[in-house]
Amino acid sequence: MIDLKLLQKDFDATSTSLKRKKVDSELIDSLKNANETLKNAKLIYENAQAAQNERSKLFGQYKKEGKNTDELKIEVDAAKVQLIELLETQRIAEEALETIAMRVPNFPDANVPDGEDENDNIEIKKVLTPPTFSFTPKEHWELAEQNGWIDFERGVKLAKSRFSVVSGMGARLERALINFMLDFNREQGFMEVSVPMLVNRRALEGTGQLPKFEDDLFKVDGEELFLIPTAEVPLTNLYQDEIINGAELPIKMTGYTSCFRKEAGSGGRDVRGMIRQHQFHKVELVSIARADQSDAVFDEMVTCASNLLTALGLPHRLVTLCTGDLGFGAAKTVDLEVWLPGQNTYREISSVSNTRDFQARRAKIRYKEEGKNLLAHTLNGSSLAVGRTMVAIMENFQQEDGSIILPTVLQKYL
RNA sequence: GGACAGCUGGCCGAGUGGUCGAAGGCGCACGCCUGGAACGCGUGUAUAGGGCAACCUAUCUAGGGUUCGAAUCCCUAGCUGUCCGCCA
Repeated sequence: MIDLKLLQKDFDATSTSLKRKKVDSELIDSLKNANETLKNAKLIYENAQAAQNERSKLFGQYKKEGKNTDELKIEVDAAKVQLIELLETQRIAEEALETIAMRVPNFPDANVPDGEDENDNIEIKKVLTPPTFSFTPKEHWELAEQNGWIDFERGVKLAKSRFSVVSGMGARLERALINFMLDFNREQGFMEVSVPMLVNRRALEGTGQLPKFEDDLFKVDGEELFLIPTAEVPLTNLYQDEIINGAELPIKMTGYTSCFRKEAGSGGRDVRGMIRQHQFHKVELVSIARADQSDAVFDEMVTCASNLLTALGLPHRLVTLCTGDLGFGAAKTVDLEVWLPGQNTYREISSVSNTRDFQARRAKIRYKEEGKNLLAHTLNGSSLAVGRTMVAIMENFQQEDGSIILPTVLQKYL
């Protein structure tokens, strides 16, 4: 959630910033109005309540002194009727504000480039040179089937489309990658954490998936539980409602989970292969940091993910997302895109975001510094999407006969 | 899944209808004492919102109810514990 005080204090600057993220001005106006309406309602109610508290104290005093309370009772009863109305007015104002505020995205950082969509993202740098082939490189689904690694049909049989089965060397590679990534991240100072893959509504509101994106989530029937779309949700919410000692920050975590996404609205994109599945594996990085640390931690996370790709020998590039491509909660995002020879293009394999205090305000993640409680900064990044890493390995290291040479760093995990 | 018990500040714990945001202790901070420390003594020590401030409002797991007034009484939910059932 954005800082509503900021909106109140400097409306022009905040609304300009939100407009960069394609928020329409009507929504911003209604947010401001809802906030003011609530403030007024509160003020009126609190004054009335103070008067009522005063009368109630008098009541106790009269009783003690043996005075007659009949007249006071009439007064107090009348005031109570009014109080109930005022409270109801306040409650409605609260709900109205909440409904709007929870659907307003985060401010982009000032230095994030303006833009409409992914075409306006800005490349930071390329790492490693894409390989050249003496033959026409195949796409991963062809290689996967030829090697017996992935069975797309049987996945559909068991669940539905966009599910697959990985077996044999494919399954071992998947497991090796997960272990390799976790070890790699641990060596970079990220503590391994194993978390629930089902979470409640509160957690998803904390990180910003709810209330706006419920259609993207799988929900457990008859329970207020959802399958996580990313480990970012449980990892970040570990510190929900907590006040952390400032000296303990930054907290840097890594965790492996399956992720589940409905991919509603993705239309017919990437229907073939394992680029876009309803269930996929991912190793995630999440950090909780002090405000003054978050930029440095962000860079560490980007470097960590990039070094992982480099260690695997995978050519990739780093891209700064423009305002139009930025996610709901992100103030700033760097995507890592891996080279896919079969598709002859770079495709997203990791996304590292700094949400500043946006998630912390929703999830009430705070830290104590010099006696004051301050909102923490939360950051998340994939490191990496396992399925897409397998795709990249297949396509980059394929031989003319369709066999695949696996990265040497994975040897000890296979 | 069933039965019972509990949930109070950073922690422990008192409090069964009125001046209780909450005794006492521990912890922590500062001061005195000391060559320095321990001990001892003193003072302070929740959060959020509003206001320049005095101060006001809210919060004793959450939501609802009774009452002029609720930490305290009633209902519901969540969580924790114990026993039973089931189970990797």
